[in-house]
Amino acid sequence: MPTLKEVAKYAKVSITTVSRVMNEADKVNPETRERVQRVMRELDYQPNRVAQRLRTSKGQSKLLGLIIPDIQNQFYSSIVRGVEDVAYGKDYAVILCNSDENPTKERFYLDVLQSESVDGVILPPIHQYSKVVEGLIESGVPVVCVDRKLVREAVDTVVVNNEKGGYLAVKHILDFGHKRIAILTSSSQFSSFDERLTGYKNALKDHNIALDDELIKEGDPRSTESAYLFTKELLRLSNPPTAIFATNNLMTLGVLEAVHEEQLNVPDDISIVGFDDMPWARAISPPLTVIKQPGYEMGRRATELLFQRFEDPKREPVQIIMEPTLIIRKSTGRVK
Amino acid sequence: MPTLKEVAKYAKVSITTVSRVMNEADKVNPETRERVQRVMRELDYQPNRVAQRLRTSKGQSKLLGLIIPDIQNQFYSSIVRGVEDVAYGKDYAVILCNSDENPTKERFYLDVLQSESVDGVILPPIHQYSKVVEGLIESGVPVVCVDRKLVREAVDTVVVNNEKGGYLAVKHILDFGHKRIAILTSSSQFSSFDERLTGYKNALKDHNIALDDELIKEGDPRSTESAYLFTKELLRLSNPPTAIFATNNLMTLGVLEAVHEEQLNVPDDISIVGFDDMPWARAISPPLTVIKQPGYEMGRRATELLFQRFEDPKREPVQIIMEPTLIIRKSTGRVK
DNA sequence: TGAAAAGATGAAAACGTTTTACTCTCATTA
DNA sequence: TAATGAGAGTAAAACGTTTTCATCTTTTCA
Repeated sequence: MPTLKEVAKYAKVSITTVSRVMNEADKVNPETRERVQRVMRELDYQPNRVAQRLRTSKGQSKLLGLIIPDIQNQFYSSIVRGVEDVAYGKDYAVILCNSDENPTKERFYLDVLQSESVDGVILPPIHQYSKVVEGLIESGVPVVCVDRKLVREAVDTVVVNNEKGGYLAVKHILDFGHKRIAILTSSSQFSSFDERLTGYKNALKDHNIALDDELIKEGDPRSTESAYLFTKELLRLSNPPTAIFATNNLMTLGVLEAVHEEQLNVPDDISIVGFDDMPWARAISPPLTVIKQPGYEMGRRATELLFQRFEDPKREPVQIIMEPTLIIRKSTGRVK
Repeated sequence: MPTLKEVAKYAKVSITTVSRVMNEADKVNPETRERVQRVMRELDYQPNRVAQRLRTSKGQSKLLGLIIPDIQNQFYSSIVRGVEDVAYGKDYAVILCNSDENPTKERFYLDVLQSESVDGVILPPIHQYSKVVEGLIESGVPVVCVDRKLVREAVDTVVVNNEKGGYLAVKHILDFGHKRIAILTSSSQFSSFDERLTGYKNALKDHNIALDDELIKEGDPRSTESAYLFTKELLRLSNPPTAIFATNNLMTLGVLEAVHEEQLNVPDDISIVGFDDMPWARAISPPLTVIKQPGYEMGRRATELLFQRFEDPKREPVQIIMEPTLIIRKSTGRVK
């Protein structure tokens, strides 16, 4: 690959001048500029980003770091796509990392990203208190949290109103007259699932329905497996639920599989509400009623927040709370 | 962040010695080594990868480039995950790029990757003849093609036997006695779709069924939309198909949606075979019969090929052809 | 007309590593 | 005893940029 030096040689100027032509900073004589640009074109010169990065310590790497739990979860694919699209618009590339909710991996990738001197990092933090993430922020790397919050409030954050999402889902079912509504949620420390559960509880309370611990199942949101098993369990109850609320898309799949295996009719025998509006939700039969989170949009907004921070590092951190929407299709109905 | 220089200062040695301690190349006096390592730990020293990269031109960046059409296509998510997992195992990070099948974007990202001096690149090439990709290879960057081939044979490649996949799918339907089988495939230049279509044609020929152009629809494999429209069209035919073969997962979704909208019963009114075994395929009702491609495994193998090439740049390029498998579920059945 | 300002350019330092070439000390060998 | 070699370390160059500082022209205007 040609270097600045070669361009300079052919254009018969110093490398400083070539550099100036690129960065438009100071003025360069139009003729010289023209000549240099021609040579650059002829040699198909591409600046070496590594060298650029080494020299300009902050904010010029044109690289973003993105750490997500698992790209195979379509909700995160949407976020990734949103991030990538706005990054591309600004000539940025993205380093993608899958943490598997494993703090060791998160740590590893955070170190890599820092040592790659990325301009900024976007991530749903694994823990609400995260030493590593805090450390990153302290050391001056712009960070945006997406999907999940940090306890510390001084970080740009994009989340959806999960509580409302949970509430909307459950209220919708309640309106059909259901009394026994099960929820499949995560056992872990993630703010998002906690809040969805809170929404569930609030909706029940508002309808004067007592909580039944039997109907609250906390499983692993990373696979369909545990939801499948819990659903089977729920259906075997002496007084089984007439509706199930699954709090993410993988869990929804588990519920669906179990319900079909039991030959239950949806929604006549059981109503189902999912979380996340995946492409398959409208294609299946019956089409699935879901709470939609705007994943793609969240990725976009998070990245925009990051770019805004590059421009104005002193800006007050903001929290963007996006609205979930209830998309009513055919998987919910009157209790029989 | 602490630098080599600081470590050297505290350990009272030259930076050369510190560098040696890190890279174990030459021997360092055990006592000195111990002292240096202690200081490194105390300062929480992380080598600056950018500087490392700049200095050691080839094969030390610990970065891989991965360009895929669209991360929102779950087949590609699987590949990405496979790549990431083996990369992580070798302390590599991955720069992920979405090309949208757009040569301009592909070009942009390829430039970025090269100028980031990644150690290698994995991609399904957009065109079978690709100047840009060829150029990259010529310039010495290890490249592995995955999912799609380049015409040039001297590249490591991991693909599935698409022709066989197509054949398997159609033969399965034929065995149920179907005569009118539609195929939804891509209009474009991708080797994979071409081959699936060839498989379709061969299966029909082997069963002495004439091709009917009416039943071959070439649409956009990047969205569900065109498949949906084509399916509607097919169903309105005076002599409509009794089975549909959709050649990727997005198209399958389009078919499903249209079929349900028309209130058709699967498989009694119409049989459906999809391509790609997505998590939702087994969860829906009826569970979907599909041709499974081992996406995750393909990602893994491709990455392993890349690492092998790092070790032995002279190695003969290999083509790995993976076997597709027919997974029979309930969306296919006897023609009524 | 001459001093100052502006315009155009270049030399060299710096970023944080790795690597080459060198120095110094001490033990071994002929 | 002198020559050789091994062991342990260092100084400095190099990677390809950006940036600081300096230099040389040319223009401006009192």
